[in-house]
Amino acid sequence: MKYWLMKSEPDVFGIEHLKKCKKQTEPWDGIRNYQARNFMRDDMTIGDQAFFYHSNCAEPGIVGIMEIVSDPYPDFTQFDADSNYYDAKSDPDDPRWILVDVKFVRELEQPVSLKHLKANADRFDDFRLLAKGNRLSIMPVTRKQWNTVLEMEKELGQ
DNA sequence: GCCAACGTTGGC
DNA sequence: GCCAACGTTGGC
Repeated sequence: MKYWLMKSEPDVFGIEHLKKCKKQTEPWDGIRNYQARNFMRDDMTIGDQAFFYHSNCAEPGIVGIMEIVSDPYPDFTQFDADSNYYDAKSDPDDPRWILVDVKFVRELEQPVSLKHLKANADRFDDFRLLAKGNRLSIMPVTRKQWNTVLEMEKELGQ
């Protein structure tokens, strides 16, 4: 099993949205970055776990856990002219944008903020989230990094 | 294939 | 709202 981190703006789609929606499962739509797409298309497997990260908000950080529950398939929003994610250049016979479905697993009892992650950066080796200028919205997380974040969750609850 | 211009991301 | 860091686009 592999581990991931996936960013979303809580004003647009936050962890509580995923928690409330039908079957607590949603397509992770709107990704328009090739590197992020490639991770979903080529590297994700059903059963992989992912951190839900809130970006572009008052307290950016890791707030929950999701599971990858589908194989990759085309992002329908790319063909929806009314969607913010519409892509006129995408060919229906060869869709440019691919996504997976994610399912809510749980919220962290104590969110692990970006501030906290940065303050403890020495406990991670090469965490991409903490790399300077990192803007990637989907990235791999090592098992060790995953466990360290969960340790921090526990510590914060003490 | 280079690179300037432009658009986006995301922390602050 | 600002702006640094990136990614993409398109002229040449």
